[in-house]
Amino acid sequence: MGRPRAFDQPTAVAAAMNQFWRHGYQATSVRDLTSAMSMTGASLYNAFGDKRSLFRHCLDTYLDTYARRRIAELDASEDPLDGIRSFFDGLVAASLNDRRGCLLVNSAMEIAPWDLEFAELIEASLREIEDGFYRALERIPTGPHHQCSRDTRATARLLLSAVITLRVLARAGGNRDRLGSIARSAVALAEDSQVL
Amino acid sequence: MGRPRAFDQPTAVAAAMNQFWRHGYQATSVRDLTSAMSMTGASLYNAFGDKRSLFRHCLDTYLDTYARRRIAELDASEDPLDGIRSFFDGLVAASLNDRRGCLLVNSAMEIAPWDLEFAELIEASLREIEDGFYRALERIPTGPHHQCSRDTRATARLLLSAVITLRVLARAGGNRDRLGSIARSAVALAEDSQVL
DNA sequence: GCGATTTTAGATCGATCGATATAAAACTTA
DNA sequence: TAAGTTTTATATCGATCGATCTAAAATCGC
Repeated sequence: MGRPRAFDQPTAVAAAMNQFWRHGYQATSVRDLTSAMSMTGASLYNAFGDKRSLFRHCLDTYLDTYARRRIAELDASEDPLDGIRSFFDGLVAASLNDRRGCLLVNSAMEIAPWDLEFAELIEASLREIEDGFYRALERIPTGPHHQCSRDTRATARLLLSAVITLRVLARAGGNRDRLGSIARSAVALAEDSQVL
Repeated sequence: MGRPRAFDQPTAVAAAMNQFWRHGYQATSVRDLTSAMSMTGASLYNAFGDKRSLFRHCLDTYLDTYARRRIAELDASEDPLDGIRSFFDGLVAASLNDRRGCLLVNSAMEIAPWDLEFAELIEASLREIEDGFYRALERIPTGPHHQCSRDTRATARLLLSAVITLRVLARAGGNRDRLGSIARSAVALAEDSQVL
């Protein structure tokens, strides 16, 4: 009942997400959002609450659409090492093609320091990625000459570290050489972790 | 000639730097700056130009005071591996003690995407850090069982990657366990790089 | 068609933004 | 002391910020 909405909610959230993704939270004004979402300020506040609540919607959408999807693909990979290779290949390609970096990492830098609720969400999400790497590393079969491998949790954290760095350098304008070098080193680390 | 300034320039720049460091460029207002620097807006604009020029002063000061100082200490270390260990020990301690992260990395995320001049300065500064690691790695003596070591440039980039990640996680609230784990893995990487 | 309900559009709120105009204050040189 | 120069303090500029108000428009159950 009542007047029907003139906008599609997922489309509007995606438009807002793209603004936050490119310009960050604080540098995205409500007027920028209404313009990108093709709706008036009154409609925005009616449908999503305030700017912060809308950002929460956007971050949730981002995590489901991008971050968790990549982890799911890693979990679904037949060969875990191939999965890790594909993960980083895809990340380098995305980082070179889209200089906005990663909304999660961007938010970790901009928002986490002054918003406890987002800080906890971001921390948990980073942990999800680390755990995804951990599961993949555990699935790597142990080789015949296996000896004194690096600690799996530490390796997972180094892979997360490479992900974060790739996303930072994507935003900072790093070139293919530098991004590819980091990705290759990360993959090599995973390859060496179990089979020595 | 003329009325003498009522403020000490280095002290004022340091105060401004601390504001930018904590809150970022856009979230630091000129009024925040005048308050922190204990001077009026007119004095600020007279002495430093606009907000962007003041930030340039602050970033230059930061690079000289913090980033390049750590690289110089690394270059001056007797044992390069000890130097790398000290580098990361100091970085973890600083990151746990001061959650503002690194002004250079913060700026790489916030400013580089929309300010070409700062982007170039940031890129060059990151390269300085990478090159510092490269020089240290090259100084590590080759062991008796040396064979097929990892590429030195790639290792230097992985160490830079660890630095960036530590600074991101410092801002995002990462705990001692996670930061220490990444630092230890980075040091282990350097140790394994030449002597296998 | 009619009230009830919801969303729309447009105007605008007080607060704050970066930046500046004005003029008094504090120095140097002559 | 007088002229010249620079910095200071204060007030304020137009623009924009996030958020809200009012009222018209568009749907529902009845």
